[in-house]
Amino acid sequence: MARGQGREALLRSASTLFASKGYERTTTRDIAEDAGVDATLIARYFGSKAGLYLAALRVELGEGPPTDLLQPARMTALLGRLEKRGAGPVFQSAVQAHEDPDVQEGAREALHARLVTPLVQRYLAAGMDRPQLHAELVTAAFAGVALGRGSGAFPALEQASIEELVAAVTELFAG
Amino acid sequence: MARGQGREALLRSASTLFASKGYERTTTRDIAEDAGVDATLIARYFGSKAGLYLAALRVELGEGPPTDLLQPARMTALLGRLEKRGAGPVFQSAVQAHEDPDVQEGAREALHARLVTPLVQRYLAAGMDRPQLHAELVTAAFAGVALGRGSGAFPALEQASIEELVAAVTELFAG
DNA sequence: AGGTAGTGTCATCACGTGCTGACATCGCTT
DNA sequence: AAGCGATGTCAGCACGTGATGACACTACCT
Repeated sequence: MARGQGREALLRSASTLFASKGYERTTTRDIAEDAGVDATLIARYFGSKAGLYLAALRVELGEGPPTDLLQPARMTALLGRLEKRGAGPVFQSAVQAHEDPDVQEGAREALHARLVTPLVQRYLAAGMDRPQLHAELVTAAFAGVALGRGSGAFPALEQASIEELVAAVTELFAG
Repeated sequence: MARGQGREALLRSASTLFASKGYERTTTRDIAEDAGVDATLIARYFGSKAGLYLAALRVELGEGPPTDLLQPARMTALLGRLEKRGAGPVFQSAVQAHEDPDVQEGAREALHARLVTPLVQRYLAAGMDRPQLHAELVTAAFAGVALGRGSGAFPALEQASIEELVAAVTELFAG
């Protein structure tokens, strides 16, 4: 393993595993093995499991332009990413509170910067009332769909293609 | 503790705690303490933690009439219940896969019987195309809203009253 | 070459988990 | 009262968890 590469590998594996199994069910040993790295390095680089989670959150946050998810292109990109890599810690945080307050706050921040705020801008520009509430509502609903797609509880939802899904969701949220 | 009361208490506490903290983060000792009962009884009555979870699922499933959630009255009731007791294991299952296949299947079943199937009926009666997909989509989205309300990630969503919420969600899903 | 900080390895700890087995107690039937 | 099964109690085990401290190796600078 070349210099400094372990850190990146850990971040990648952490993002994937936290997404697919959730925070609790993912162990530091899992992550380390997936990354091909000793588990001790997590403590060294990120201080703790929670630290690694936060770091993975920030990576995920940094990606992509801040366009709102009602743009079909953005929604397609988002769902496509889900297809390959799972929903990611950010979406997880939309749907379940976290034990560690720092992690909780970091997740909230990431979620709003990436998804809620752009939507608020759109609604504001459109002159809609209660833009914040509507933006949060749509984001939460979208998170439900995104996560539901990988939960094994919605067969039809999982079988639908991304194009079908984007069309259906857009139609649903248009009203 | 009177005869046979421990079992009911365990079911109640399990439903509440599983809802608020999720399956992994809830320990059998937590549940037992909340129920005012010895933790060993879980093994005796339900065989295991997973067994208790499934039992709690079935209790939750048995409640209420099978009207679809787009009926304002039903949605109000559902959200009101959430207000008091948390989202419940059924909603949790909509959004994250479970490790144990039996539990996974039980959860899927409960979710469909309670929420998806009634919606399919409605869409079928309305002559909508792809009723199954749309029903699952709406259920997933609603689960996102329901869970998002207690996740600490959506301040405006949490502050909104049930009436406001029902109005906003109904409007959103009407299109 | 030698020193130093960064990087990786190993053994191990303290703790919480779900679960089990042996025992005590209660309530009913005979 | 005696027996018996259902119900509750207690101590403890086996395991996996996150985390730590001591040590070895490597790359880079002087």
